[in-house]
Amino acid sequence: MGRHREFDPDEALHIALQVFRRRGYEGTSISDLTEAMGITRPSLYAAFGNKEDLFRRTLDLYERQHLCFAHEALQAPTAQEAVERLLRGYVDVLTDPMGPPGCLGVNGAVACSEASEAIREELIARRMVNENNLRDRLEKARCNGDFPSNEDPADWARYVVSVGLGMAVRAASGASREELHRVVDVALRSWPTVSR
Amino acid sequence: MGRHREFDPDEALHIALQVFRRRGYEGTSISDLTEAMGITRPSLYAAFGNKEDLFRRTLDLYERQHLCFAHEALQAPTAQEAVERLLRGYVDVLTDPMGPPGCLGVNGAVACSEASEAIREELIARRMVNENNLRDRLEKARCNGDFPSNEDPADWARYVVSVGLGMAVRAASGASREELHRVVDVALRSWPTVSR
DNA sequence: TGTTTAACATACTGATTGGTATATTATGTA
DNA sequence: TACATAATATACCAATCAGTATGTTAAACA
Repeated sequence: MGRHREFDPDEALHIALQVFRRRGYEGTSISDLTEAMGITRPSLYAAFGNKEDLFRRTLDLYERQHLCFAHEALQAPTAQEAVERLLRGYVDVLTDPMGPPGCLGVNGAVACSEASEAIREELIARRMVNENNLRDRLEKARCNGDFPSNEDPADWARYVVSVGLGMAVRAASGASREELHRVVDVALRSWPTVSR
Repeated sequence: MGRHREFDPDEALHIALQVFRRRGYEGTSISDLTEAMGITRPSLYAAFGNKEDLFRRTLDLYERQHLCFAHEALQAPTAQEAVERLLRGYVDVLTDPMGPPGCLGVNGAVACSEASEAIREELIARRMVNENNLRDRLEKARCNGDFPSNEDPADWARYVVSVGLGMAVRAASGASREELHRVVDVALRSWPTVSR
């Protein structure tokens, strides 16, 4: 019973994602959000808790909707193909013309005031999960003879993620899709092969 | 004539650099700055103009004091050595234990509110200068036969800067110096040699 | 020793921040 | 039709934001 909600929370969350992704966590005000969503402040707080809760929910949505390709990419037959799919897919996310450029996980907060430290650390932790997934994939590849045994999977996962982060910053600065794919081209030139 | 200033503007600027570098442009408040500097608001405004002016002056100081190695690095005898010095030197800046980790040019603003767009664009422009300097160095190297003629200097400059940006984000997230030097190790594995 | 000048300290401005109290309106149920 | 419930709209909260007006203090010059 009770009055019906006059807005779609899921649609509102998608809008929040766009705003947060463009402006970052601290650069986005509640007024920015309610204005873009077309709802009032009490409606936002009733539906999503507070700003921090809302941001975490947009992070979940972002990973579900835009970063889901990574899981499939890691299941490519070879390690090299997995990494290439990872980086190419990420470039396409970073420069998706349907939304603001860059990555929510990077644009969200690289540096921020003390008040937002919790969000900054959340983002760092989420990035670490992705890197660990890649490292595990490379470790598996090394067991399969698909990745040189004298190379360190952690080193290469760190390198690949670093290239990704760099491209995310560039994308937020307006880099084109083609430009970033050329970065991937160069980044992959060093990929190690098993000698036999 | 008139009363003497009771603080050292240059010392105050160094402190501002520390604060801005840790918290970013928007994450830093005037109160954060005056508190750290040990001066009052009117003193700050009298000495440095407004927040935006002060930030630009800290940027100048940062480049002068921490990024000056880049100029010398580019003068290394070979392109490969120049790039290696560039990346290694940058890692040392990013993880200098005397200051907060990360790069002011990246921590300053990746994403921000509309009110700080001018600062964001200033940072993008300054980054572009560095990339162009590297590209020019590689172009010179190509003329000297020190860099393959079938490789694009712009592509490689873009790649190197991307790796640098990625490491800057990592550093701000707490990455160690050793960790980042291992990223450089991997990043340089693909450096192209002239076939003869 | 005045007078001028500039940096000092205190207190303030209007605007905006994240978040909420209150009253109204619309709904399902009894 | 009356009641309970929940979402709305309006207006508000204290705190903080960047920036400043004002009065006081300390120095250099005449």
